[in-house]
Amino acid sequence: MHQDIQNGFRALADPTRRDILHRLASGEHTIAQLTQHFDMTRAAVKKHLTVLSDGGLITTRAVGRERFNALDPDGFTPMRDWISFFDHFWDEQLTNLRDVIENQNDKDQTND
Amino acid sequence: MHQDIQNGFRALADPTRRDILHRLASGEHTIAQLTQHFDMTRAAVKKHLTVLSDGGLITTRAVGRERFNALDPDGFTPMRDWISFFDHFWDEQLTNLRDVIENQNDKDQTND
DNA sequence: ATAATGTGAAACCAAATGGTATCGAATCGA
DNA sequence: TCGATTCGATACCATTTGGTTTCACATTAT
Repeated sequence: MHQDIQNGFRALADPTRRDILHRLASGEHTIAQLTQHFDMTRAAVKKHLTVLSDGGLITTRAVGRERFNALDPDGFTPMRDWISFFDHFWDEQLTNLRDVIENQNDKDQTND
Repeated sequence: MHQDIQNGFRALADPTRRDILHRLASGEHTIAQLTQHFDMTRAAVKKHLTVLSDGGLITTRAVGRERFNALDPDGFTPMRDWISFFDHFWDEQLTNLRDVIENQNDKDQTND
């Protein structure tokens, strides 16, 4: 399962895989169903599903010869949290930038 | 600049680049300063910085012969929003799952 | 002026990636 | 039973990616 955040970010780095996730948001899909919407072979879609599974973003439920792929609710959390870490730096960054500008103004004023 | 969300997700898909972003969270760094912390050449770090810039996650400020790289506050927003889109599906997914279970229970109860 | 420093860019290389084609196994329907 | 369907796995291919090496250019220091 979701051993590392690396597999998660890697899974999100491909547009086809992000498209697959959007389609799975409307419910479970088999590989054949997903393949209908893409201009590639079933084997290629299967590879993407493997990457998504390694990233912990989807789960697979087997019924007979079919495999129903569905979103994994918890899979997105690590990436979302990682990105959110940087939210706390925006204000600080802006404060630093303001300080730089103010110091620059001080220098300008004391230049003669 | 941040033309596409693809460049952003691609930039986040590499552990070295995520490490660089964490280091830039503590303030501006030149390429040489960043390179000290990695076991790779300055040219390799520069390539990563280019990818991060293409993803809209950093900006570069030139002072003399030095280039100060800093986080771009707005760069993370598209990816965070993209991931957040799926947050709205967790409840729905769970509701669907609950419905499936309840329907199953109904079937069980009406089975005789 | 000249050497040292900080960077950019290009050529090159090994490995990873995204794709196809193909084979085989399991399951369903007639 | 037997053909059709759904899928998994492998071998193979072209391109991308992450890295180095090398050279050139601009800026700073002596």
